[in-house]
Amino acid sequence: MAAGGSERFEKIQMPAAYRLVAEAIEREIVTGRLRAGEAIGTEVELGRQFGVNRSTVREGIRALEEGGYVSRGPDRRLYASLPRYSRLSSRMSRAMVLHEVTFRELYDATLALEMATVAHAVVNVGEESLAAMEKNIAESEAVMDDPVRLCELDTDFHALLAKAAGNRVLELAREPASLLFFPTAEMICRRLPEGAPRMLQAHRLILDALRAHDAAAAATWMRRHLVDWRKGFERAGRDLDEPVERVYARTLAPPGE
Amino acid sequence: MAAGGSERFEKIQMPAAYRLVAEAIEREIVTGRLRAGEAIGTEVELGRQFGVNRSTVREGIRALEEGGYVSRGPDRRLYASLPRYSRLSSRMSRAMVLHEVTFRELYDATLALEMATVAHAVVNVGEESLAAMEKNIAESEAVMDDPVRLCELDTDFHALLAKAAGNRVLELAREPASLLFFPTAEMICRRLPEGAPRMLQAHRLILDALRAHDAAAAATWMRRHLVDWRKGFERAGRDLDEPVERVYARTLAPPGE
DNA sequence: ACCAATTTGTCCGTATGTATG
DNA sequence: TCATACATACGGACAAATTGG
Repeated sequence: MAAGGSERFEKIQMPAAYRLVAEAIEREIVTGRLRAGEAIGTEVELGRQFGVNRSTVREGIRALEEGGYVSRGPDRRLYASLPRYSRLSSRMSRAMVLHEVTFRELYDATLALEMATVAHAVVNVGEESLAAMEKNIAESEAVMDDPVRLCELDTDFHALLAKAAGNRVLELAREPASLLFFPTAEMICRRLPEGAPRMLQAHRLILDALRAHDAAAAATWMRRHLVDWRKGFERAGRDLDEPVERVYARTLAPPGE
Repeated sequence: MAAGGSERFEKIQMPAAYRLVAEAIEREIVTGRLRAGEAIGTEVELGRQFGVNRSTVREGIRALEEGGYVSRGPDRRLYASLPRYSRLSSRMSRAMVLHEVTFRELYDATLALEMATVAHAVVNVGEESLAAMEKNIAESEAVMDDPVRLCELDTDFHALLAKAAGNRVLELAREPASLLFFPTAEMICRRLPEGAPRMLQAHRLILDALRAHDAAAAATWMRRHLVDWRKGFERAGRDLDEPVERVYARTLAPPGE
Protein backbone atom coordinates (compact mmCIF):
# COMPACT_ATOMS: atom_id res chain seq x y z
CA MET A 1 0.00 0.00 0.00
CA ALA A 2 1.57 3.22 -1.27
CA ALA A 3 5.10 1.96 -0.73
CA GLY A 4 7.86 4.23 0.47
CA GLY A 5 8.48 6.03 3.72
CA SER A 6 7.29 9.53 2.88
CA GLU A 7 3.61 10.00 2.42
CA ARG A 8 1.88 13.23 1.58
CA PHE A 9 -0.19 13.32 4.74
CA GLU A 10 0.20 11.91 8.18
CA LYS A 11 -2.39 9.50 9.36
CA ILE A 12 -5.14 11.51 10.93
CA GLN A 13 -6.05 10.39 14.41
CA MET A 14 -8.88 11.48 16.58
CA PRO A 15 -7.92 12.00 20.20
CA ALA A 16 -10.22 10.08 22.49
CA ALA A 17 -13.16 12.05 23.77
CA TYR A 18 -12.26 11.53 27.42
CA ARG A 19 -8.85 13.04 26.73
CA LEU A 20 -10.34 16.11 25.12
CA VAL A 21 -12.51 16.54 28.17
CA ALA A 22 -9.50 16.20 30.47
CA GLU A 23 -7.40 18.63 28.47
CA ALA A 24 -10.17 21.19 28.23
CA ILE A 25 -10.62 21.23 31.99
CA GLU A 26 -6.89 21.20 32.63
CA ARG A 27 -6.41 24.13 30.29
CA GLU A 28 -8.92 26.14 32.27
CA ILE A 29 -6.94 25.50 35.43
CA VAL A 30 -3.48 26.04 33.96
CA THR A 31 -4.45 29.32 32.38
CA GLY A 32 -6.03 30.47 35.60
CA ARG A 33 -9.57 30.82 34.33
CA LEU A 34 -10.48 28.19 36.89
CA ARG A 35 -8.79 28.86 40.17
CA ALA A 36 -7.91 26.25 42.76
CA GLY A 37 -10.82 25.60 45.06
CA GLU A 38 -13.46 26.58 42.55
CA ALA A 39 -16.16 24.05 41.80
CA ILE A 40 -15.93 22.43 38.38
CA GLY A 41 -19.51 21.36 38.00
CA THR A 42 -21.28 18.05 38.28
CA GLU A 43 -20.63 15.12 36.02
CA VAL A 44 -23.95 15.43 34.24
CA GLU A 45 -23.44 19.14 33.78
CA LEU A 46 -19.99 18.59 32.26
CA GLY A 47 -21.40 15.88 30.03
CA ARG A 48 -24.03 18.27 28.81
CA GLN A 49 -21.52 21.06 28.11
CA PHE A 50 -19.09 18.83 26.25
CA GLY A 51 -21.83 16.90 24.55
CA VAL A 52 -20.51 13.55 25.71
CA ASN A 53 -21.79 10.84 27.97
CA ARG A 54 -21.32 10.95 31.67
CA SER A 55 -19.13 7.84 31.58
CA THR A 56 -16.79 9.62 29.23
CA VAL A 57 -16.60 12.57 31.59
CA ARG A 58 -15.79 10.21 34.41
CA GLU A 59 -12.86 8.72 32.53
CA GLY A 60 -11.48 12.20 31.92
CA ILE A 61 -11.97 13.07 35.58
CA ARG A 62 -9.96 10.03 36.68
CA ALA A 63 -7.01 11.15 34.63
CA LEU A 64 -7.17 14.71 35.99
CA GLU A 65 -7.58 13.38 39.49
CA GLU A 66 -4.39 11.38 39.12
CA GLY A 67 -2.59 14.46 37.83
CA GLY A 68 -3.80 16.42 40.83
CA TYR A 69 -5.66 19.04 38.82
CA VAL A 70 -9.03 18.21 40.26
CA SER A 71 -10.01 16.68 43.55
CA ARG A 72 -13.12 15.67 45.34
CA GLY A 73 -14.39 17.76 48.19
CA PRO A 74 -15.83 16.27 51.37
CA ASP A 75 -19.17 16.43 49.60
CA ARG A 76 -17.64 14.40 46.76
CA ARG A 77 -18.17 17.26 44.36
CA LEU A 78 -15.47 18.24 41.88
CA TYR A 79 -13.14 21.12 42.67
CA ALA A 80 -10.20 22.52 40.75
CA SER A 81 -6.93 22.06 42.56
CA LEU A 82 -3.21 22.53 42.10
CA PRO A 83 -0.92 19.51 41.78
CA ARG A 84 0.70 19.02 45.13
CA TYR A 85 4.45 18.72 45.38
CA SER A 86 4.46 15.73 47.69
CA ARG A 87 2.49 13.64 45.25
CA LEU A 88 4.86 14.43 42.41
CA SER A 89 7.91 13.84 44.56
CA SER A 90 6.86 10.40 45.65
CA ARG A 91 6.07 9.53 42.05
CA MET A 92 9.57 10.59 41.06
CA SER A 93 11.02 8.52 43.86
CA ARG A 94 9.11 5.49 42.70
CA ALA A 95 10.30 6.03 39.16
CA MET A 96 13.89 6.16 40.38
CA VAL A 97 13.51 2.86 42.15
CA LEU A 98 11.89 1.23 39.16
CA HIS A 99 14.70 2.47 36.96
CA GLU A 100 17.12 0.91 39.41
CA VAL A 101 19.27 3.88 40.36
CA THR A 102 22.17 2.99 42.64
CA PHE A 103 22.88 4.16 46.17
CA ARG A 104 25.95 5.92 44.79
CA GLU A 105 23.84 8.05 42.49
CA LEU A 106 21.53 8.74 45.38
CA TYR A 107 24.39 9.69 47.69
CA ASP A 108 26.18 11.94 45.23
CA ALA A 109 23.00 13.75 44.29
CA THR A 110 21.90 14.12 47.89
CA LEU A 111 25.29 15.53 48.81
CA ALA A 112 25.04 18.20 46.13
CA LEU A 113 21.42 19.02 46.91
CA GLU A 114 21.78 19.19 50.68
CA MET A 115 24.92 21.30 50.50
CA ALA A 116 23.13 23.80 48.27
CA THR A 117 20.12 23.71 50.56
CA VAL A 118 22.05 24.41 53.71
CA ALA A 119 23.94 27.22 52.01
CA HIS A 120 20.69 28.97 51.20
CA ALA A 121 19.22 28.19 54.59
CA VAL A 122 22.08 29.97 56.34
CA VAL A 123 21.11 33.14 54.55
CA ASN A 124 17.35 32.93 54.57
CA VAL A 125 16.45 31.07 57.75
CA GLY A 126 13.78 32.68 59.93
CA GLU A 127 12.65 32.33 63.51
CA GLU A 128 9.79 29.95 62.80
CA SER A 129 12.07 27.58 60.94
CA LEU A 130 14.62 27.62 63.73
CA ALA A 131 11.88 26.84 66.23
CA ALA A 132 10.55 24.00 64.12
CA MET A 133 13.99 22.44 63.81
CA GLU A 134 14.55 22.90 67.52
CA LYS A 135 11.35 21.03 68.18
CA ASN A 136 12.37 18.33 65.74
CA ILE A 137 15.64 17.75 67.60
CA ALA A 138 13.89 17.66 70.95
CA GLU A 139 11.50 15.03 69.70
CA SER A 140 14.37 13.05 68.25
CA GLU A 141 16.12 12.96 71.62
CA ALA A 142 13.02 11.37 73.07
CA VAL A 143 12.99 8.49 70.61
CA MET A 144 16.67 7.64 70.35
CA ASP A 145 15.89 3.95 70.73
CA ASP A 146 13.21 3.83 68.03
CA PRO A 147 14.97 3.67 64.65
CA VAL A 148 11.76 3.97 62.65
CA ARG A 149 10.53 7.12 64.35
CA LEU A 150 14.02 8.56 64.52
CA CYS A 151 14.51 8.19 60.82
CA GLU A 152 11.18 9.82 60.07
CA LEU A 153 12.30 12.78 62.14
CA ASP A 154 15.58 12.80 60.25
CA THR A 155 13.71 13.10 56.97
CA ASP A 156 11.59 15.84 58.51
CA PHE A 157 14.63 17.74 59.75
CA HIS A 158 16.06 17.96 56.28
CA ALA A 159 12.67 18.92 54.86
CA LEU A 160 12.46 21.73 57.42
CA LEU A 161 15.92 22.81 56.41
CA ALA A 162 14.80 22.93 52.79
CA LYS A 163 11.82 25.02 53.72
CA ALA A 164 14.08 27.35 55.67
CA ALA A 165 16.16 27.82 52.54
CA GLY A 166 13.22 29.67 51.05
CA ASN A 167 13.65 28.27 47.57
CA ARG A 168 10.78 26.14 46.42
CA VAL A 169 12.52 25.01 43.27
CA LEU A 170 15.40 23.64 45.27
CA GLU A 171 13.01 22.26 47.85
CA LEU A 172 11.16 20.39 45.16
CA ALA A 173 14.32 19.23 43.40
CA ARG A 174 15.75 17.61 46.51
CA GLU A 175 12.62 15.90 47.73
CA PRO A 176 12.50 12.83 45.49
CA ALA A 177 16.07 11.88 46.36
CA SER A 178 15.43 12.70 49.99
CA LEU A 179 12.47 10.34 50.18
CA LEU A 180 14.75 7.48 49.20
CA PHE A 181 17.90 8.55 50.95
CA PHE A 182 16.97 9.25 54.53
CA PRO A 183 14.90 6.13 55.14
CA THR A 184 18.09 4.12 54.75
CA ALA A 185 19.32 5.77 57.93
CA GLU A 186 16.98 3.45 59.77
CA MET A 187 18.94 0.44 58.60
CA ILE A 188 22.19 2.08 59.63
CA CYS A 189 20.94 3.06 63.08
CA ARG A 190 19.80 -0.49 63.63
CA ARG A 191 23.21 -1.94 62.92
CA LEU A 192 25.50 0.70 64.35
CA PRO A 193 24.80 1.91 67.90
CA GLU A 194 26.83 5.09 67.38
CA GLY A 195 24.70 6.05 64.36
CA ALA A 196 21.80 7.71 66.17
CA PRO A 197 23.79 9.96 68.51
CA ARG A 198 26.10 11.07 65.73
CA MET A 199 23.14 11.95 63.57
CA LEU A 200 21.53 13.99 66.29
CA GLN A 201 24.79 15.74 67.11
CA ALA A 202 25.16 16.77 63.46
CA HIS A 203 21.61 18.12 63.39
CA ARG A 204 22.32 20.15 66.50
CA LEU A 205 25.51 21.64 65.12
CA ILE A 206 23.85 22.46 61.81
CA LEU A 207 21.08 24.23 63.67
CA ASP A 208 23.62 26.19 65.72
CA ALA A 209 25.40 27.24 62.56
CA LEU A 210 22.13 28.39 61.01
CA ARG A 211 21.28 30.44 64.06
CA ALA A 212 24.70 32.10 63.88
CA HIS A 213 24.43 32.48 60.09
CA ASP A 214 27.78 30.75 59.91
CA ALA A 215 27.94 29.38 56.38
CA ALA A 216 31.28 27.62 56.77
CA ALA A 217 30.24 25.74 59.90
CA ALA A 218 26.91 24.79 58.42
CA ALA A 219 28.57 23.41 55.28
CA THR A 220 31.17 21.53 57.30
CA TRP A 221 28.65 19.81 59.51
CA MET A 222 26.29 18.97 56.71
CA ARG A 223 29.14 17.39 54.83
CA ARG A 224 30.24 15.38 57.86
CA HIS A 225 26.65 14.35 58.46
CA LEU A 226 26.37 12.91 54.97
CA VAL A 227 29.83 11.38 54.96
CA ASP A 228 28.81 9.70 58.20
CA TRP A 229 25.87 8.18 56.40
CA ARG A 230 28.17 6.86 53.73
CA LYS A 231 30.59 5.36 56.22
CA GLY A 232 27.73 3.81 58.12
CA PHE A 233 26.28 2.39 54.95
CA GLU A 234 29.56 0.75 54.01
CA ARG A 235 30.31 -0.42 57.53
CA ALA A 236 26.91 -2.07 57.58
CA GLY A 237 28.25 -4.23 54.80
CA ARG A 238 26.39 -2.60 51.96
CA ASP A 239 27.77 -1.68 48.56
CA LEU A 240 27.12 1.80 47.16
CA ASP A 241 26.76 0.38 43.68
CA GLU A 242 23.76 -1.75 44.56
CA PRO A 243 20.52 -0.51 43.07
CA VAL A 244 18.01 0.88 45.54
CA GLU A 245 15.65 -1.91 46.51
CA ARG A 246 12.20 -2.19 45.07
CA VAL A 247 10.92 -2.45 48.62
CA TYR A 248 11.16 1.29 49.00
CA ALA A 249 8.84 1.86 46.07
CA ARG A 250 6.06 0.16 47.95
CA THR A 251 6.55 2.10 51.17
CA LEU A 252 6.29 5.42 49.34
CA ALA A 253 2.92 7.11 49.45
CA PRO A 254 0.41 5.25 47.31
CA PRO A 255 -0.85 7.03 44.21
CA GLY A 256 -4.33 7.64 45.54
CA GLU A 257 -3.32 10.38 47.99
CA MET B 1 -23.76 13.40 67.12
CA ALA B 2 -21.37 12.26 69.83
CA ALA B 3 -19.89 15.68 70.51
CA GLY B 4 -16.20 16.13 71.24
CA GLY B 5 -13.07 15.61 69.22
CA SER B 6 -12.01 12.11 70.25
CA GLU B 7 -14.14 9.23 69.13
CA ARG B 8 -13.47 5.59 69.75
CA PHE B 9 -13.29 4.63 66.09
CA GLU B 10 -12.47 6.48 62.94
CA LYS B 11 -15.11 6.59 60.32
CA ILE B 12 -14.65 3.60 58.11
CA GLN B 13 -14.42 4.41 54.45
CA MET B 14 -14.42 2.07 51.53
CA PRO B 15 -11.92 2.97 48.81
CA ALA B 16 -13.57 3.33 45.44
CA ALA B 17 -13.58 0.18 43.35
CA TYR B 18 -11.77 1.75 40.42
CA ARG B 19 -8.96 2.75 42.78
CA LEU B 20 -8.58 -0.78 44.09
CA VAL B 21 -8.30 -1.96 40.54
CA ALA B 22 -5.66 0.67 39.77
CA GLU B 23 -3.67 -0.11 42.88
CA ALA B 24 -3.78 -3.84 42.30
CA ILE B 25 -2.38 -3.47 38.82
CA GLU B 26 0.18 -0.90 39.89
CA ARG B 27 1.35 -3.17 42.68
CA GLU B 28 2.02 -5.94 40.17
CA ILE B 29 4.22 -3.56 38.18
CA VAL B 30 6.04 -1.98 41.11
CA THR B 31 6.88 -5.32 42.63
CA GLY B 32 8.11 -6.60 39.29
CA ARG B 33 5.60 -9.41 38.89
CA LEU B 34 4.44 -7.60 35.78
CA ARG B 35 7.37 -6.39 33.76
CA ALA B 36 7.33 -3.40 31.43
CA GLY B 37 6.12 -4.39 27.99
CA GLU B 38 4.02 -7.29 29.19
CA ALA B 39 0.37 -7.34 28.19
CA ILE B 40 -2.07 -6.65 31.01
CA GLY B 41 -5.14 -8.25 29.54
CA THR B 42 -8.31 -6.94 27.99
CA GLU B 43 -10.80 -4.77 29.79
CA VAL B 44 -13.44 -7.48 29.97
CA GLU B 45 -10.89 -9.98 31.20
CA LEU B 46 -9.76 -7.62 33.97
CA GLY B 47 -13.36 -6.94 34.86
CA ARG B 48 -13.93 -10.65 35.20
CA GLN B 49 -10.86 -11.17 37.40
CA PHE B 50 -11.64 -8.27 39.71
CA GLY B 51 -15.34 -8.95 39.67
CA VAL B 52 -16.22 -5.43 38.64
CA ASN B 53 -17.82 -3.84 35.64
CA ARG B 54 -15.85 -2.94 32.56
CA SER B 55 -16.60 0.76 33.09
CA THR B 56 -15.01 0.53 36.50
CA VAL B 57 -11.93 -1.11 35.02
CA ARG B 58 -11.72 1.66 32.45
CA GLU B 59 -11.74 4.34 35.15
CA GLY B 60 -8.90 2.58 36.90
CA ILE B 61 -7.00 2.30 33.64
CA ARG B 62 -7.28 6.04 33.02
CA ALA B 63 -5.64 6.75 36.34
CA LEU B 64 -2.80 4.31 35.69
CA GLU B 65 -2.38 5.63 32.19
CA GLU B 66 -1.93 9.13 33.55
CA GLY B 67 0.63 7.85 36.04
CA GLY B 68 2.53 6.16 33.23
CA TYR B 69 2.21 2.65 34.62
CA VAL B 70 0.23 1.31 31.70
CA SER B 71 0.07 2.41 28.12
CA ARG B 72 -1.74 1.45 24.98
CA GLY B 73 0.17 -0.38 22.29
CA PRO B 74 -0.25 0.32 18.59
CA ASP B 75 -2.96 -2.30 18.69
CA ARG B 76 -4.61 -0.31 21.48
CA ARG B 77 -4.14 -3.18 23.88
CA LEU B 78 -2.95 -2.60 27.42
CA TYR B 79 0.71 -3.05 28.28
CA ALA B 80 2.57 -2.50 31.52
CA SER B 81 5.13 0.26 31.34
CA LEU B 82 7.47 2.26 33.54
CA PRO B 83 6.76 5.92 34.28
CA ARG B 84 8.97 7.98 32.03
CA TYR B 85 11.12 10.67 33.54
CA SER B 86 10.25 13.32 30.99
CA ARG B 87 6.58 13.08 31.79
CA LEU B 88 7.22 13.53 35.49
CA SER B 89 9.64 16.37 34.93
CA SER B 90 7.26 18.39 32.86
CA ARG B 91 4.56 17.82 35.44
CA MET B 92 6.89 19.18 38.11
CA SER B 93 7.66 22.18 35.95
CA ARG B 94 4.00 22.88 35.49
CA ALA B 95 3.43 22.63 39.20
CA MET B 96 6.22 25.12 39.83
CA VAL B 97 4.64 27.62 37.48
CA LEU B 98 1.21 27.17 39.01
CA HIS B 99 2.68 27.69 42.46
CA GLU B 100 4.22 30.90 41.15
CA VAL B 101 7.87 30.34 41.92
CA THR B 102 10.06 33.33 41.12
CA PHE B 103 12.87 33.61 38.63
CA ARG B 104 15.21 34.11 41.56
CA GLU B 105 14.30 30.74 42.99
CA LEU B 106 14.71 29.26 39.55
CA TYR B 107 18.09 30.90 39.07
CA ASP B 108 19.51 29.99 42.46
CA ALA B 109 18.39 26.38 42.14
CA THR B 110 19.65 26.07 38.59
CA LEU B 111 23.01 27.47 39.63
CA ALA B 112 23.38 24.86 42.33
CA LEU B 113 22.15 22.01 40.16
CA GLU B 114 24.21 22.85 37.08
CA MET B 115 27.37 23.36 39.12
CA ALA B 116 26.93 19.94 40.68
CA THR B 117 26.16 18.45 37.29
CA VAL B 118 29.22 19.83 35.59
CA ALA B 119 31.40 18.72 38.48
CA HIS B 120 30.26 15.13 38.01
CA ALA B 121 30.44 15.38 34.25
CA VAL B 122 34.11 16.31 34.39
CA VAL B 123 34.81 13.02 36.10
CA ASN B 124 32.44 10.70 34.29
CA VAL B 125 32.14 12.06 30.77
CA GLY B 126 32.63 9.55 27.96
CA GLU B 127 33.39 9.73 24.28
CA GLU B 128 29.78 9.43 23.12
CA SER B 129 28.71 12.30 25.32
CA LEU B 130 31.55 14.48 24.07
CA ALA B 131 30.55 13.72 20.50
CA ALA B 132 26.91 14.50 21.18
CA MET B 133 27.77 17.84 22.75
CA GLU B 134 30.14 18.59 19.87
CA LYS B 135 27.29 17.97 17.47
CA ASN B 136 24.99 20.15 19.52
CA ILE B 137 27.41 23.07 19.32
CA ALA B 138 27.86 22.63 15.59
CA GLU B 139 24.11 22.72 15.08
CA SER B 140 23.84 25.77 17.28
CA GLU B 141 26.36 27.65 15.14
CA ALA B 142 24.14 27.02 12.15
CA VAL B 143 21.08 28.62 13.74
CA MET B 144 22.58 31.63 15.48
CA ASP B 145 19.86 33.85 14.10
CA ASP B 146 16.95 31.66 15.17
CA PRO B 147 16.33 32.28 18.89
CA VAL B 148 13.71 29.57 19.22
CA ARG B 149 15.85 26.80 17.77
CA LEU B 150 18.95 28.09 19.50
CA CYS B 151 17.30 27.98 22.87
CA GLU B 152 16.06 24.44 22.28
CA LEU B 153 19.63 23.44 21.57
CA ASP B 154 20.73 25.23 24.73
CA THR B 155 18.29 23.15 26.76
CA ASP B 156 19.57 20.05 24.97
CA PHE B 157 23.19 20.92 25.66
CA HIS B 158 22.57 21.04 29.37
CA ALA B 159 20.56 17.84 29.22
CA LEU B 160 23.46 16.14 27.44
CA LEU B 161 25.76 17.45 30.12
CA ALA B 162 23.52 15.94 32.76
CA LYS B 163 23.55 12.62 30.97
CA ALA B 164 27.32 12.80 30.77
CA ALA B 165 27.43 13.24 34.53
CA GLY B 166 26.21 9.67 34.82
CA ASN B 167 23.95 10.29 37.76
CA ARG B 168 20.30 9.73 37.01
CA VAL B 169 19.14 11.09 40.34
CA LEU B 170 20.87 14.37 39.68
CA GLU B 171 19.75 14.29 36.07
CA LEU B 172 16.18 13.93 37.17
CA ALA B 173 16.45 16.50 39.94
CA ARG B 174 17.67 19.22 37.61
CA GLU B 175 15.26 18.62 34.77
CA PRO B 176 12.12 20.35 36.06
CA ALA B 177 14.00 23.56 36.78
CA SER B 178 15.86 23.23 33.51
CA LEU B 179 12.63 23.03 31.51
CA LEU B 180 11.63 26.41 32.87
CA PHE B 181 15.02 28.07 33.02
CA PHE B 182 16.58 27.63 29.62
CA PRO B 183 13.55 28.64 27.55
CA THR B 184 13.93 32.12 28.98
CA ALA B 185 17.23 32.36 27.10
CA GLU B 186 15.15 32.86 23.98
CA MET B 187 13.77 36.11 25.33
CA ILE B 188 17.25 37.26 26.24
CA CYS B 189 18.76 36.38 22.86
CA ARG B 190 15.98 38.31 21.20
CA ARG B 191 16.71 41.49 23.11
CA LEU B 192 20.48 41.36 23.44
CA PRO B 193 22.48 40.69 20.28
CA GLU B 194 25.56 39.64 22.26
CA GLY B 195 23.55 36.94 24.08
CA ALA B 196 23.76 34.16 21.51
CA PRO B 197 27.52 34.29 20.80
CA ARG B 198 28.33 34.48 24.50
CA MET B 199 26.16 31.48 25.17
CA LEU B 200 27.81 29.46 22.47
CA GLN B 201 31.27 30.48 23.58
CA ALA B 202 30.48 29.29 27.11
CA HIS B 203 29.25 25.95 25.81
CA ARG B 204 32.43 25.54 23.81
CA LEU B 205 34.67 26.29 26.76
CA ILE B 206 32.72 23.98 29.03
CA LEU B 207 33.10 21.22 26.48
CA ASP B 208 36.85 21.86 26.24
CA ALA B 209 37.13 21.67 30.01
CA LEU B 210 35.24 18.38 30.06
CA ARG B 211 37.49 16.93 27.43
CA ALA B 212 40.54 17.93 29.46
CA HIS B 213 38.89 16.74 32.71
CA ASP B 214 39.64 20.19 34.09
CA ALA B 215 37.21 20.61 36.95
CA ALA B 216 38.22 24.17 37.81
CA ALA B 217 37.79 25.46 34.27
CA ALA B 218 34.50 23.65 33.83
CA ALA B 219 33.14 25.16 37.02
CA THR B 220 34.38 28.62 36.13
CA TRP B 221 32.74 28.63 32.72
CA MET B 222 29.51 27.16 33.90
CA ARG B 223 29.28 29.83 36.54
CA ARG B 224 30.00 32.60 34.05
CA HIS B 225 27.49 31.08 31.68
CA LEU B 226 24.75 31.29 34.27
CA VAL B 227 25.78 34.67 35.60
CA ASP B 228 25.55 35.84 32.01
CA TRP B 229 21.99 34.65 31.91
CA ARG B 230 21.23 36.62 35.01
CA LYS B 231 22.83 39.79 33.70
CA GLY B 232 21.01 39.38 30.42
CA PHE B 233 17.74 38.84 32.24
CA GLU B 234 18.16 42.02 34.24
CA ARG B 235 19.45 44.05 31.33
CA ALA B 236 16.38 43.01 29.41
CA GLY B 237 14.47 44.95 32.02
CA ARG B 238 13.14 41.99 33.94
CA ASP B 239 13.00 41.57 37.69
CA LEU B 240 14.27 38.36 39.28
CA ASP B 241 11.51 38.47 41.85
CA GLU B 242 8.72 38.19 39.30
CA PRO B 243 6.95 34.85 39.31
CA VAL B 244 7.53 32.66 36.28
CA GLU B 245 4.73 33.34 33.82
CA ARG B 246 1.86 30.98 33.40
CA VAL B 247 2.56 31.00 29.68
CA TYR B 248 5.32 28.50 30.20
CA ALA B 249 2.98 25.99 31.75
CA ARG B 250 1.08 25.75 28.52
CA THR B 251 4.14 25.26 26.34
CA LEU B 252 5.30 22.33 28.42
CA ALA B 253 4.43 18.91 27.13
CA PRO B 254 0.71 18.25 27.46
CA PRO B 255 -0.32 15.53 29.88
CA GLY B 256 -1.48 13.09 27.20
CA GLU B 257 2.04 12.01 26.16
C1' DA C 1 -8.58 -9.18 -0.74
C1' DC C 2 -12.50 -10.56 1.96
C1' DC C 3 -14.55 -12.17 6.27
C1' DA C 4 -15.21 -13.27 11.18
C1' DA C 5 -13.78 -12.57 15.84
C1' DT C 6 -11.98 -9.62 19.18
C1' DT C 7 -11.44 -5.33 21.53
C1' DT C 8 -11.84 -0.68 22.33
C1' DG C 9 -14.57 3.78 22.55
C1' DT C 10 -18.73 5.57 23.57
C1' DC C 11 -23.41 5.71 24.94
C1' DC C 12 -27.84 4.63 27.48
C1' DG C 13 -30.54 3.38 31.46
C1' DT C 14 -30.81 2.07 36.28
C1' DA C 15 -29.97 1.09 41.15
C1' DT C 16 -27.75 2.34 45.52
C1' DG C 17 -25.62 5.05 49.08
C1' DT C 18 -24.80 9.46 50.94
C1' DA C 19 -24.80 14.32 51.88
C1' DT C 20 -27.49 18.65 52.13
C1' DG C 21 -31.28 21.40 53.32
C1' DT D 1 -37.95 12.97 58.83
C1' DC D 2 -38.22 13.47 54.12
C1' DA D 3 -36.87 14.94 49.55
C1' DT D 4 -33.42 16.25 46.40
C1' DA D 5 -29.01 16.02 44.19
C1' DC D 6 -25.08 13.67 43.33
C1' DA D 7 -21.36 10.20 42.91
C1' DT D 8 -20.56 5.33 42.41
C1' DA D 9 -21.21 1.17 40.17
C1' DC D 10 -23.58 -2.03 37.21
C1' DG D 11 -25.42 -4.15 32.86
C1' DG D 12 -26.26 -3.97 28.18
C1' DA D 13 -25.69 -2.06 23.54
C1' DC D 14 -23.47 -0.58 19.09
C1' DA D 15 -19.97 1.36 15.87
C1' DA D 16 -15.23 1.48 14.54
C1' DA D 17 -10.74 -0.37 14.45
C1' DT D 18 -7.66 -4.29 14.54
C1' DT D 19 -6.35 -9.04 14.14
C1' DG D 20 -6.00 -13.45 12.12
C1' DG D 21 -7.45 -16.71 9.03
